[in-house]
Amino acid sequence: MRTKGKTANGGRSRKNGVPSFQQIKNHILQGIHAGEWKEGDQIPTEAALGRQFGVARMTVNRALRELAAEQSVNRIQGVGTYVAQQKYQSTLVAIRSIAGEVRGRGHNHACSVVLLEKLQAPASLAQQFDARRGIRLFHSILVHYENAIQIQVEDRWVNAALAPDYLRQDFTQSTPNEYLMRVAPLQGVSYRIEAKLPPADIRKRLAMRAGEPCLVLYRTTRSREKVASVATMWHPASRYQFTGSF
Amino acid sequence: MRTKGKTANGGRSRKNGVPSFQQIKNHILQGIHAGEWKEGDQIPTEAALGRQFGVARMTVNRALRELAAEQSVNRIQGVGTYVAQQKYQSTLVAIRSIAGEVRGRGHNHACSVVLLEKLQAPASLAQQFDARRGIRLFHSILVHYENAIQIQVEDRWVNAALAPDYLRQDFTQSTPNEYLMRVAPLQGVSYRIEAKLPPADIRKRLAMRAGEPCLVLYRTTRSREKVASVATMWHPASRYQFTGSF
DNA sequence: GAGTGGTCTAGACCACAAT
DNA sequence: TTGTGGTCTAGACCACTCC
Repeated sequence: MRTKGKTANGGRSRKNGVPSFQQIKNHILQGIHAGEWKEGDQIPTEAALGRQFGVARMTVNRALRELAAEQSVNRIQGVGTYVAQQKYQSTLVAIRSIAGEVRGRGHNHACSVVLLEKLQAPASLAQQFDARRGIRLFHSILVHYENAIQIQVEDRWVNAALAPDYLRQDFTQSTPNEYLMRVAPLQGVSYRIEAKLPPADIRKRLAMRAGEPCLVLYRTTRSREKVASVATMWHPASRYQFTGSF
Repeated sequence: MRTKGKTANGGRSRKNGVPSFQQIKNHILQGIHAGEWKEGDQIPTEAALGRQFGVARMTVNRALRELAAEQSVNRIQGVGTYVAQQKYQSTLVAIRSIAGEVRGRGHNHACSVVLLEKLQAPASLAQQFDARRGIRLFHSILVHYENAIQIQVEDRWVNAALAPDYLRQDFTQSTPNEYLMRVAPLQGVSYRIEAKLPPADIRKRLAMRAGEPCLVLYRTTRSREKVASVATMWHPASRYQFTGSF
C-alpha cells in the first residue's frame, strides 16, 4: 500500500494560513467588487480555477458552493457559474424576544399580567387561525417594562391545541414567546409593522400622552402545520424603535 | 492505472435520490426536533456518523459543516459538535427599493422630484457622515407614488465624493437607490424604524389628514469605508406597512 | 459528444483540546 | 497520546445542458 506519491497537502497550503478555498472565494469576490466580472457574467469553471490556483477540483467546488449559498453567484448544472444579482439594498430587521432584547442592552426587564383567559373563538378570530368558529384559544395581555418604563403591550391569542398548559405559565418569569418556543417548534412566521394611534386602553397601559402614535408589530407564528399564535405588540413611538445593521 | 477497486460512488447513493450528506443533515435535524438531542448535547463524531451511514468522513464533514453554517450546531475543533441554542423567535424584515417593491406587486411606480441641490454640510449633518463641517453633499427630496397615490417621501443626503454625478440622474426613471448601488458598492447598512407624526410639509406632500402618523425609516449606507448616504423615508401609516414572512 | 456542475471516496496532514 | 474537527487530494461516476 505505498504509492501515494502526491502531496495530499491537508493542513494549510500557501500564503499565511488562509485555506485555499477561502483564497479562491476572496479572489472571486474581489473580482466582482472591482467590476472585473459584472452581474450575469460567467466566472471560470471549476476545472479552470483548479488549474489557476493549483488545487483539486473539490477545493474549488467548495469555494463556489459556499459563494452560491451566500447568494454571490448562481450555479447551473451543465451550464456554468454566474455572478448573481447585486445584493438588493435591503434592510433586514431582526425582531427578537422583547425580554432578550432588553436584557441584551444590559437593562432590567419586567412584565405584568393584565389578563389571562380561555375562550372559544368567534368567527372573526377563528379565521386568523385558519380554523372554524369555536376553536379553543387562550388570550393573554401583558405589559413589558424596561427599567420600570412601559415599552410594550403584548396582546396574544394562542391555539390551545398546541400549547395546552399556556395558562399555567408564570409570565413574570418567562415570556409567552419563550414558552411557545419550548412546546411548539417554530415552523414559520409572518408579520406586519404599522404606525397607529393607540386605542384608549392601550394608551393608558403604556402611559402615553394623547396623540402620540404607536409602532405596532403584528406577528403570526405557525407550528405543526397550524397557526400557533397571533400577537399584537404595541410600542410607544417615543420610547421604542426597531434598529439594526449589517 | 487499474486498481481503484472501491466504489467511488459519485452520483447518488442509496434512498430515492437524496444525497448522503443531505440524509445525514436530515437525520440530525430530526433528532434535534424530536428532542433526542437537546440544546448543548454533543452529537456523534464525524467518524461515528461515517460508520453509521457507511460513508466517508468527508461526506459527514460536509453535512455537519453546513449545519454549523445554518446555526443548527456549533463545532469546536478538538472537542466536538454540539446542538446550538434554539433559534430565537426573530422576525426578519426585508426592506427593499421602493420602486422594486411596488413593481413586484404588479402596480405602477412613479416618482416626482421636489428638490435637488448641492451644499456644504453644516456641522450637524457632517456628523452623520463621520466627517468635518464643509464636506460636499447632495440633497434630494422625492415623492414616490404607487398607482398615483403618494406612499413615500424620500429625503436623502448623499456624499458627493462617492457619487459625483448624483445631480445629473433622472430620478423619474431610476431611483437614487439604484444609482447609488451602481456607482458605490454597498458595504454596510444601518437603519431605524419609528412611528412619528409628520411635520406639515411632509404631511402635505403625502396628502395625509392631520393627526395621522407616519411609519419612518432612517437608513444610512456605507461604501468604501465612508458614509455614502443618509435617507429618511416617510410613509403614511394608513397606506404603507412593512410585511414579510419566512 | 463535450463541457459543466453535483456528489462521493479513501486516504492524508494539520491544529487544537483534553487526558 | 488520543480524539476531535479543518483542510486537501486525485481520482471517480453521475445528471444535466448545449451543440
